[in-house]
Amino acid sequence: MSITRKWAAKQQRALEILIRLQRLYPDATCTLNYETPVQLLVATILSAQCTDERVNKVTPALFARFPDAPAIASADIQDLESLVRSTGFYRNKAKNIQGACRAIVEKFGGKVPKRMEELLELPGVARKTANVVLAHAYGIHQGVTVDTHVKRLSYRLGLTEETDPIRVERDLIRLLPQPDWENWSIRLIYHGRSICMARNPNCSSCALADLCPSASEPQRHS
DNA sequence: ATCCCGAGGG
DNA sequence: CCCTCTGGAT
Repeated sequence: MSITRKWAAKQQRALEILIRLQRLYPDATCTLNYETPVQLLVATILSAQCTDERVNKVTPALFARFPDAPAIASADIQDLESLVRSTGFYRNKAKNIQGACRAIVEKFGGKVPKRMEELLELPGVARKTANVVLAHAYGIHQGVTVDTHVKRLSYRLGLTEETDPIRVERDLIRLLPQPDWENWSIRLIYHGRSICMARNPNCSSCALADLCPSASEPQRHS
């Protein structure tokens, strides 16, 4: 079989997986709680190596005291640290959300920028965070959100051989139709949390098993 | 002991 | 490429 035929087959399988995920999780949305683009940006920065559930426990108090970019920009850094402490990496995260908000106030007129290259200038923001904010705050599908779940499941599903999230994203961009990029990520994250977990893929209860090359070889983890 | 919607620095 | 940052849950 030619390279292009193999690729077309992989693309077709990706589409079938997507259709099935949409049937499995028809109402999947972003599980971070927020009211504004700035709040989504802050919540997403806080979500690094932390569950969304944990983030949602600290953001109500955080946003009650510091609801917008100017407030976070001028906050006492130690107040920010204690408010975000339980999400882990709290010194970095406090510094980054304040640095990002200061840049938003000083360079971007108080608004979260809509361009990828501008978002990437913000401290604590790389492609994963930028993709989440663009997709959910603005409906802009600039790239595919590749977090730990999307990376692990895309690999297990045989849709990428890469482990670097940037390269995984490049593969997914070529495999999936642009309007579905965030649908893909959101639903893989749901599936990764509930079924295809890091330490146990639970293949026997997985609705994607017949489309998954790893289901028949239980050793294929990571 | 390992993982969670990562990012930055060396 | 590696390492570090950090707390909470399992």
